[in-house]
Amino acid sequence: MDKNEKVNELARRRGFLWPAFELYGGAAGFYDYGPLGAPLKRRIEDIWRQYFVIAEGFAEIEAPTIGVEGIYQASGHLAGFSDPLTGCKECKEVYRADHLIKHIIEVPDALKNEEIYKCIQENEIGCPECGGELSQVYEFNLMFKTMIGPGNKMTGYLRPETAQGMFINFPRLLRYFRDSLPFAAVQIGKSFRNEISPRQGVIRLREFTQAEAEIFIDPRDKTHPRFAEVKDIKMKFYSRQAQEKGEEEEMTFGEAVEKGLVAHQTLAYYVARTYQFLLAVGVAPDKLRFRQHKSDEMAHYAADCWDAEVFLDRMGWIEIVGVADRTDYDLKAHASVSKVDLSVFVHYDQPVKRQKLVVKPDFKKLGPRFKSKAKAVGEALKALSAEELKGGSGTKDDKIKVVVDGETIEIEKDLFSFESVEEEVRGIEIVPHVIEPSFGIDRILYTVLDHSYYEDVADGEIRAVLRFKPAVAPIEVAVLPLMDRKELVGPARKIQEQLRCRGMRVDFDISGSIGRRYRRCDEAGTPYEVTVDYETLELGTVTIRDRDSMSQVKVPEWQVADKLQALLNASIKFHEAGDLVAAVKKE
RNA sequence: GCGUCGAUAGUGUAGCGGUUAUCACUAGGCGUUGCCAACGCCUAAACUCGGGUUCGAAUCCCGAUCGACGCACCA
Repeated sequence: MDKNEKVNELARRRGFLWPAFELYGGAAGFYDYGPLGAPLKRRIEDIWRQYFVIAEGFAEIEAPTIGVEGIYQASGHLAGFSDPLTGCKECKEVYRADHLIKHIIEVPDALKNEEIYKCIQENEIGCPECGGELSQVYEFNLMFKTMIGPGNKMTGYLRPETAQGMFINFPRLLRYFRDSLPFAAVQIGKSFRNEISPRQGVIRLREFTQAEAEIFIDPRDKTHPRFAEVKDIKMKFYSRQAQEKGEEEEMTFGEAVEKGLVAHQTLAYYVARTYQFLLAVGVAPDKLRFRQHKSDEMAHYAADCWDAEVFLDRMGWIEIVGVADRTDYDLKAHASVSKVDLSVFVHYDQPVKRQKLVVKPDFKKLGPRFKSKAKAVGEALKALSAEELKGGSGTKDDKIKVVVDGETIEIEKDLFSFESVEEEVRGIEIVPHVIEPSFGIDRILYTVLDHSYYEDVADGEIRAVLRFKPAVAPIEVAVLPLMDRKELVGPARKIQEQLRCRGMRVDFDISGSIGRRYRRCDEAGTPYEVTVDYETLELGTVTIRDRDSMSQVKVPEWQVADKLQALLNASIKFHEAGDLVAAVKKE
């Protein structure tokens, strides 16, 4: 059994991850989070909130998981999130239809399915495998489609990403943030993609959890005011150039920006925060790197994109986070489809004085001459530039040409006047750029399981342990009476109650020998175990066991809650918690 | 979607046309037990689903579902 299998088996057995709908035969690409998995996930999300909501002052919102058609028209998911497929009638192999005609048509993406099929037929393209005849080209869209209300009147789609929820709330968010940049909104929630072939457990799901932040910034200044906080952090950068060499480069974020590896400070800042977050939830630093998208794999609108990748045995490097500069693509797309202006008015520090040409059409003359068109002619004149107005040889007969409703009209210069006036410009309309850190929570959770899993040998037996950070552990403390006896169980229950009052996640276990219970705790990743023994009754002390070292300390019962709290938030080290107990050997 | 292989208690398994479906671990109960999967007794628990062949199917055949791997797809 390799590590991946062991981790999956443990996750299933102990209640982290269960294949969904098992009772009815299951469905690929769906998982249940069990009694340990759900809190683990929740705690990872809470740490994410700590980093990307609280620390940054971002706003968390919650949008519907079903979206109306317009959203995905604008986002490009309707057209771009589907692939034209064709299959061989002989050997049943399936191909991307547009890929087969790449060498004939420059931009096969632009063709409709029928056109692609026509092209395949005309060029007598057969199955690349066996030469067999290819089927009709059909569309496979990765979005789940549904209908809103009865009678097919309105089409809805399950969202393929949470990001759009932030984009389409841009005007409201802008107001909320008092009309000024930068600001950001985040969302943690389910997204849905009807994957052709979900694989690798929780790595590619049809329903999955994303945590995304859309950070709206002024495109003219991509420095970050808090960059100094992260600039000395060292990390493994796997840049475009480094990928050619096949070797990551370790450097500080400061250096990475200076060398132009990362496009700008703001992107680098959020890559750094992403890095810190991943370490905080328990991703192993030596199995983590940030890989830059190559120019050809980046979305055409993105300026720069860095993926956090983790190493998982058997699967290799897996993407778990993407941090991209999406520029103004999304806002412009939504502005154009929805016909709502999605720009921000940015005030200058100082109003700028500027010469401006003011055109004054002489409506007394234009009116009788152009009748109902007069207004349009006037507007057309106002829209002209100084050069155009001054155009011609300057003689009195010179005429200016304007186009009104597709009709070219010549206008004598005495029908209008213009003058240059000084005006104060107080700011400009800007479509913000968007920095998007996008996290795959399920993948991160799986990574935490994988990177936390380790085995050692205790008393000749293999001991499987999940070395969760206390901050993510689904159970923080287990209270264990040394034996199942009334005089021990009673005080132990009291300690459990006391710890729960402190808000700790406490488990209580009296089943089986103490050793067996320790093993169960190890597999659940519970960092500390409190044992109640006869010394508790005689001397008022309890034992705290450390999951990772298996060593134990004695502490007075009245201190145990404080000590555990301090251990859990890492303000003291284990050996500082109490008197170390010499290892007791079994006979 | 395609191909190869697989699917038996919670987990790992035995089974090869007729068994009360094997064993271990696990889990629950009782007893015992002074700190790392101890011991004894008891208990619970499975042939993925649907068809077919056969007197008889966990076993052979077909299909579906799920899983692993490869291809393709996806980020």
